[in-house]
Parts: sequence; structure tokens; C-alpha cells
Amino acid sequence: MSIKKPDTRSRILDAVLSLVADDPDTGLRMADIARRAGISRQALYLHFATRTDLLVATTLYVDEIKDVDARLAASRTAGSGAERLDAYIDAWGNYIPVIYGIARVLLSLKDAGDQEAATAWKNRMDAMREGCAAAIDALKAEGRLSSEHTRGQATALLWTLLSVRNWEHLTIDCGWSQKAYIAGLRTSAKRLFVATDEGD
Amino acid sequence: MSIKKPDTRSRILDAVLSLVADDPDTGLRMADIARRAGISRQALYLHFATRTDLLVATTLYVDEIKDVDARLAASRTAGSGAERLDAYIDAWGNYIPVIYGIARVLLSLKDAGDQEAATAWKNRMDAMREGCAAAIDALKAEGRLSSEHTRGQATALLWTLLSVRNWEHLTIDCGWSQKAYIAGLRTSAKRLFVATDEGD
DNA sequence: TGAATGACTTGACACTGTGTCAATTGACGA
DNA sequence: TCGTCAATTGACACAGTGTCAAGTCATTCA
Repeated sequence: MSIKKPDTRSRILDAVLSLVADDPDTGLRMADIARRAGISRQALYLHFATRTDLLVATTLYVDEIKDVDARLAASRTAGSGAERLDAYIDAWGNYIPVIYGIARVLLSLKDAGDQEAATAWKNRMDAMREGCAAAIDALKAEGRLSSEHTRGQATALLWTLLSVRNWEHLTIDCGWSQKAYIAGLRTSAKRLFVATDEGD
Repeated sequence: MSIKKPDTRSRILDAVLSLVADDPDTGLRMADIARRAGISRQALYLHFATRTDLLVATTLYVDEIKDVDARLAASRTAGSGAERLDAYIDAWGNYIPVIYGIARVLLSLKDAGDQEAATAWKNRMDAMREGCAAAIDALKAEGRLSSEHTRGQATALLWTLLSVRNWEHLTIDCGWSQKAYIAGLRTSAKRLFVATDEGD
């Protein structure tokens, strides 16, 4: 990886982010991105082979800038399984709005049948799933995982519950505030996965 | 509405469905649809103004053929609130795979910023939400709705839980069978919304 | 019988957006 | 001063949607 250099690449990535922030519904055309970055459309192709490449790179760039890893790692230090579940919901749930703009673009590419975008998204989501599995495992280790689910089922359910699509649905379609979203998911996850005191 | 006629329109709609069934990942181009329907590409525009119109019409056509209304109405006759919840999950959850192919196309249009597709989808989902609200209300009327949620919150959560995206995630990404999906959602909904016996 | 109508066909074309190619410029470092 | 690298301009190929004009063919109606 290069360290210095005049950083046209970063200007391009920032241009994508600023366009997405400005108008989430924009088509995000290569020509628009170039204009925003202050270079010619053709110059984009000196840095990224295709539009998909550029968009995938942008999501990685966001992860880097916003330091997902640090955010999510914090949740692993929590004490009990239930606390860990809450911490993970907080960490991931509050990260979603940060990535939502560009995530949406990537999801839309994936939906349109773009294999590369699908793979990139899958990788990100698989990493997120690890966190879900870790939280469920912590519960299980304490014997506090609801007897109604196996570890695998509980992990899949939590993973599903925490999807970007569900965040989108609850906040945008249902009008929940970010705070209400976090609170709602916390209580839901507790009800779903944490065994009640008198044997479950 | 016309009753007879050689029904080129239906042939077109069937062509869309058969293409979607054949290859869910296809681009579903107007030219392909025309070829499958046995007419010229231009003739499509004699029946549908735009590709979006055609695709929206196709989802309505599926609803008509498969009779969603009848399926969902059945769930309203169930006895207790809990039974009604189960019946609704069964009815809707088993309808999803029927519409999934074309729903996916519509969702992808919506994602790409198509306003007309977004509205059409919203209408369908609003109707589905009614069923969720009715099931939650039935629980509430019996005093069996978990005290942790208001009616509105519970409805939104159930609506979210039953989304096509979640079905997609659980069955396709997580590999759950349709049976496992229904069973998983039934127990989850019960845990989430039905109050436990000793005051909740 | 013969004209009008409606559904469909063929073929050409405009438009948008991505990606490619070739030739040129200008700066910077060895 | 030469080479190289980043960027520029301009032209173009290719898909896919949507439009337009002119022509065919069958049915219906007078």
C-alpha cells in the first residue's frame, strides 16, 4: 500500500461519500463523481477499473475511516452474555447509520445481479455475523441461552434481526428514531434469546 | 375490464413469470420478455407504457392468480390471539416464496430509485401490515400482548420480522428450509409478543 | 364487396450510461 | 534533457429503454 502521493484516489472516494450524503437517491453516475472530485470522468478509470470496484472500495474506505473493528471489538469485552448482547447491538446498530448511504448503493448493485458487489457485501456481513455468534456463544456458555434455539438458529436470527434492511425498515419505513431502534432491538433480543429465570 | 380477447396481455405477464422462474438472476430485458411471449419487442409497449408498468402489473397478476386475499383472510377467522398470530405467519410466510421471484425484481427497481415501483411495493406491504396489526390487536384484546411493547411497536416489529427481505435472508443466506422458516418465526413471534403466564 | 379498425410487425433512431482507446499536455525527478 | 506518470480531450462501441413511421393482416360492419 502506498503511503503518500497527492491522493486523487482519496478525493474520489470522498466525492462518492459526499454525493451519497447529499442525495441518497441519486443515481451516482461516474460523470457526477468525477465532477465532484474535480477530475475528468476518464481519470476515474485510472484508479478504479469499474464503477462496482469504486463503490466497493468506498465501503472499505468508510470502514477504515470510521474504524468498525474498534467499535465492534469493544463489545467483546463486556461481562455477562446478556451485557455482551446489548453491547453488540449498540455497537453495530449505531454503526449502521454511518454506512447506510453507501451500503444502500452496494445492496442495490447486488440486487441488480452484480456478482462482485454481492461478494463484497457477503464478506462484510459474514464478519458481522461473527459478532452475533460470539454474543450468542457467551450466553450459551452461561447456560442462559433460551432452550428454544440451538446456537446456530439463535445466531442466524440475531444476524437477521440486525440486518441493514431491518434498520432501514424500522427507522425509515416505520419512522423509529435511532434511539427507539436500539431500545427496540435490545428488548427484542433479550426476549428472544435470554432464558427466563425459572427454566426456559 | 375486458373479459374475452386473445389475451396477449396475459401471455406477456406469463412470459415474465416464466422468465423469472427459469432464471431468477436474469436481467429480465424487454427483448427477452417479448421473445418468450412470442411477440415483437415493440408490441410490449402497446400493452404497457414502461418496463416498470409491466413489472408492477405482473405482481398484481400474481396476487390475482394466487389469490392472496383468500389466503390472508383465512387467518382472521382463527380463535385466540396466539392462534391468529400463528395462522397469519403461516399464511403470509408461505405466500412469500410464491411471489419472491417477481418481488425481487420490483424491490430491485425500487432500490434503484424507481418511484413508481416503490409506491407499488409500499401499497402491497401496507396491506400486509394490516394483517400484522390485526393479529397484534387480537392479542391485545385478550390482554395477552407482552407489556414490553405498545400495539404500534409490536405491529412494526412483526411487520419487519415478516418482511420478504428477512425470508430471503433466512432461507437463502442462512439456508433454512421453508418449514424451518415458518417454525422459527412462529416461536420467535410467540416469545416476542405473547405475554408469559405469570404477568409480563 | 369493400372500407375501416385494431393488433401486430419491421426497421430505424434518440438517449443514457458504462467502459475503451488514442493522442496530447504538463510537472517532476534522475 | 529525457523519461515517466497523472491527467486531459475527444471519439467511439455497446446495451438497453423507449419512440416513431409505415406496412401487414384479420375481423367487423355497412
